[in-house]
Amino acid sequence: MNDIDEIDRRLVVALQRDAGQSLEVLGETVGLSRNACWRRIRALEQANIITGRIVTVDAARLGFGLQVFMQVRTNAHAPDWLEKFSNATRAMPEIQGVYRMSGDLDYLIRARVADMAGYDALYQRLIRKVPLSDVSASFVMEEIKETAQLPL
Amino acid sequence: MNDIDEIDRRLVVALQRDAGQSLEVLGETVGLSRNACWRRIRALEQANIITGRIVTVDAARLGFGLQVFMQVRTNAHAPDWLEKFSNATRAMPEIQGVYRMSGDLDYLIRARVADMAGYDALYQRLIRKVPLSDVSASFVMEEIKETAQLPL
DNA sequence: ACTGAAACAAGGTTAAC
DNA sequence: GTTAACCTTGTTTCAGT
Repeated sequence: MNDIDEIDRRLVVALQRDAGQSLEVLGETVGLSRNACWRRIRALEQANIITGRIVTVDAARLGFGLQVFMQVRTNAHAPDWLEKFSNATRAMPEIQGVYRMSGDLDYLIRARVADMAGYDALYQRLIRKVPLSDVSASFVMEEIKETAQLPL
Repeated sequence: MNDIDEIDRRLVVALQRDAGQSLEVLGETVGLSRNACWRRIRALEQANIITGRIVTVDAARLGFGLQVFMQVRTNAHAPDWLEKFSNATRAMPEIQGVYRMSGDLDYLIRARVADMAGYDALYQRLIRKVPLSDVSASFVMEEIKETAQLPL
């Protein structure tokens, strides 16, 4: 498949740290001219290896001080349950991650809310949309580490 | 504290979706001139509300096809255990998230590895660094949703 | 096929209002 | 907050390896 060489790897590392730096300084760090960098980055984007460019924000200072993980179980084995669950969670903006886990019919949800009242509202909305046999919530007391960087 | 008005809010929303767009089009979407946008964005950065600018990547295509959540328990109540645990996990680049959870002495780790062998290596390295009484791993079979956007 | 150098266009930054 | 000048930086062109 689309394999990546050492220079591309270093570019991705640099851009995962800071996507705001100029092609000039990127070129210096990877040892290439500025438009060689530019073409490689464009190629990485077109190959969907680089998928986007976003800002990171301080969630707490924007009113989302509480992070919660919800472990979800269902007893509904209907074939369309997963689709309904997927659509429902995708449509709920507080939910940042939804994962189908190993261990049959076990789902994990990661969400950000303002506070406990916000969590309860989220919970109520979710169970009204999808039948869930069991939901248990664990709240994040302290974020010890949080990064999107991959160890390339 | 540093409160944010409607326009700042819309700017953050737009930049969380795509930080690559020009000040011109940002200005059109929020209804402001291009350097009014520029000054607001700079203010948001200096206030550490916008904390950075990064690229998103396809983890699987970069060789990190397996995402794992590790639930960690310890019986070591020594006062410096948490510090040792924090330092160890922060220094391990496969680990993307470490959270102290509600329910005493319960930690959650989110990590990305290539495969099961990669997970085992991570696990071995972790328990060699920090005494852990119990570690249970759950593997992500399917990523149903994954975003960093906040519902502003 | 991929590079670097220079010309060019676009967008970020500053100054003035 | 705006508009307009400025100048860094992204983008295209082109020729060399």
